[in-house]
Amino acid sequence: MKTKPISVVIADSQYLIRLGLRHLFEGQSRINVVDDATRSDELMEAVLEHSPDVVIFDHDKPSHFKMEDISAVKRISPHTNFLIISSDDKKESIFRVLQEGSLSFLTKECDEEEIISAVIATSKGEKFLCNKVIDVILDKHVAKEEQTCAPTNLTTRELEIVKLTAQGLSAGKVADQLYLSPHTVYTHRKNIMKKLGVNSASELIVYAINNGL
Amino acid sequence: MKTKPISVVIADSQYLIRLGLRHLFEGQSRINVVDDATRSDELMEAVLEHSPDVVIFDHDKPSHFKMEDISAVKRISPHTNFLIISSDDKKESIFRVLQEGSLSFLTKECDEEEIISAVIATSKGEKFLCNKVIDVILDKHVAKEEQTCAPTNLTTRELEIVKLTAQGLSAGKVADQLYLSPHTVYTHRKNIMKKLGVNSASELIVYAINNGL
DNA sequence: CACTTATTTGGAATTAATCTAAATAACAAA
DNA sequence: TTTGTTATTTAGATTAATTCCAAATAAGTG
Repeated sequence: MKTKPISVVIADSQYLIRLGLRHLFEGQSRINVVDDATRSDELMEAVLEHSPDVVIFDHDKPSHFKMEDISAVKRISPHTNFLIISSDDKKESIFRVLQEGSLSFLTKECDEEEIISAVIATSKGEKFLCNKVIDVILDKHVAKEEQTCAPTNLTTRELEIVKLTAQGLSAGKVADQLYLSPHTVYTHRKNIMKKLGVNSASELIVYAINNGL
Repeated sequence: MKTKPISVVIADSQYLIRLGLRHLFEGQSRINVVDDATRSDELMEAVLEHSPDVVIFDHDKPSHFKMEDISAVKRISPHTNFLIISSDDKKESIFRVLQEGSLSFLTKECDEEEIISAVIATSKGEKFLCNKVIDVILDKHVAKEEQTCAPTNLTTRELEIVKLTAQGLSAGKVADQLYLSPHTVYTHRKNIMKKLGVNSASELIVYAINNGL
């Protein structure tokens, strides 16, 4: 009971990378490289002809490939999934290609084992991100959390009020919720806004949400 | 040239989970379960005795384990890495345990292959997050695009007003910005709130931010 | 105790927002 | 063209929300 091998198109401007990947997959009966491409138009042709399970893609050279190629390919071959193997590990790039519709992202430092696992996962429609990429993604979030802690000169009561306010409750509603006079809430809010350097309740909401409160 | 097996302590309040994991690792010569624990104090004892490479941990039952256990263990045995296998896949929980110092996170839906890969990666000090967890982490960024499209019954003018409002501007400021009467802004806002089903300008801001406008 | 900080509140004045009602423009359908 | 729909704009009267000013209370610290 042998399953069909995973068909792969390699889209990378660098010859040595293509060679290396082909060599790597030769030892893998589950993975079958059906074509490769050095530019966007070649990629489109290859996808139209083979409708591969996975495209291994590097957007690093804008003269050869663009990030938009990902969504373009997905339009003409929706079942095709993308595995990015790129040395471009900038945060923006990672989010960008994931938004364009690629599932997986490895950097060029990743080893054979990781690449093969990634191709298999990607062909099944699963995400696969290597450690370095996960670090970059988490960085953003974990760093954000800490920022949350930093500007908390706020007292416990003030924090309560920020949280409720950031849920869209009016001062009156917040007062009801906490069994306080609306005036109390106004005073707290005034102090909070002073501490956080914002000028209106609306800005306070924006601030609170953007800082994860 | 055989490498030393990876020593694992299982910390989970549920007997069946512990049994299942032990059974799973029995077929793996590279992984050796040295002890298990049902509560924090048992975990500390086990770690002191064995100083394991990996602790498989579920913080789901606060009466048995707490998230702080992770950093506590790391203090007495710094080389020990944590793999969380928990059904608690809330975003906050995931970030929390990662901040506490655990490297990896699987949900209880993950299969054998994924668990074993995760144990091996974790023992080497690498991160391993399963698809579901990555989805949760990415959700904020990637889901943005799709949610943005859905609730746009809004006219272009209405969208302009939502955007400015969601930046914390008052109706008057928005009116100035767009060279309109404040009344116009109020009317638009009323219509927008009706369309989106929210009851106040504050809720509108919350809604707008959470839907990426 | 004196001092600071957090918390609470009210009355008066001000500002923002809602309700009601309607005019104008654009645009497609009859 | 006329009719109807939708988007856009606005004002007056009314109501609700907020700010300003001033201060009382409670808790904790030196």
